[in-house]
Amino acid sequence: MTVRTLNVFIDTCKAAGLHVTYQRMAIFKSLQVYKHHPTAEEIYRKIKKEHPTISLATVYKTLEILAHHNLISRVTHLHDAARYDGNADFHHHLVCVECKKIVDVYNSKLDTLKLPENILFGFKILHHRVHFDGICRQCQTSKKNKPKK
Amino acid sequence: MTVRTLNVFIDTCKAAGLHVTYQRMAIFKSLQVYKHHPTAEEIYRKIKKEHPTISLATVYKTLEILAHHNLISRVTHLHDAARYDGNADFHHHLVCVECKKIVDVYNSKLDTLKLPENILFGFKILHHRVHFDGICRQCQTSKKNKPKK
DNA sequence: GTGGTTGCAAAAAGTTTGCAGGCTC
DNA sequence: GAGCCTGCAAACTTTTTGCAACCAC
Repeated sequence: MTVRTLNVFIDTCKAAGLHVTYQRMAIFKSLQVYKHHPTAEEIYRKIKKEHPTISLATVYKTLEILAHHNLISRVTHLHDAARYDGNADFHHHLVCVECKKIVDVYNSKLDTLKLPENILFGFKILHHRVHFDGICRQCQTSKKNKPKK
Repeated sequence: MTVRTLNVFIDTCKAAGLHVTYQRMAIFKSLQVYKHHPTAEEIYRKIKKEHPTISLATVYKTLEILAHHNLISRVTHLHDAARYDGNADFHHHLVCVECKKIVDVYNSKLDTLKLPENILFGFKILHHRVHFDGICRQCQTSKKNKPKK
């Protein structure tokens, strides 16, 4: 990880009024090193080697905070509970980030996306899905009167 | 739900050697009615009204079986545990369906996808992600000697 | 010093499993 | 009748919460 990356981290924390703690630095750093998108548990086990008193609860809390401030991102969306769809045909999804509503999208242009060979890393692609995040009509209306969070 | 849809369900079950039970029919039917991609819990609560003895465990087991036979689909992938990414910039993902490895993909063509107004349902789109499912190089190699499942 | 943060333990939420009895084929 | 399937309860996994002690500012 570059010094610059770490400085961005520290500056963003300070700007957001977040304390720069050993734990937060360690969690952020470990995510810069890992390339395979680890779980909270994996990060916890890694950090524990150098900092044996860290708690898993702190890792969970910190990951949510860092993601909220856009310092890291969550790969798994809609993660609270598994959701099922009566429609097994291929289609795409529109998800409201406020109320978590999911709407099916059919669009043939989206069905034909292709990746150039050189970024495929030897993967044999089976299919793909496009996931649009947005705010639905109802939530746009009801949000107007609410304070920003 | 059309009669045809139900017949496809029954035929597929029989072809796969699955018993056609009241519970499986009820779960499949409720997914045809629901448009918002429910959780196992929601399906359970709905079915319980007409069939009070059904168990949540059955709903879970059935959903997995139906998805496996492609009668329904799971909207939430990689659902075992939340995964994080040190990279908060927008990018796309390549996921190996065998080993669950996730690889980041950068491709400007994918960044500019747009949906026509008429299928947006009033959503204000914030961003989107493309998720490619495939089989990675390693799993393609190691799979050759394994029996099909 | 103040207030945000951590670590612990307990609880909550979601999901899976083992098994006896029941139902489909 | 054979074997798959269900319902129940218990176990398990992942994540969240409450709170006292602690640490960054």
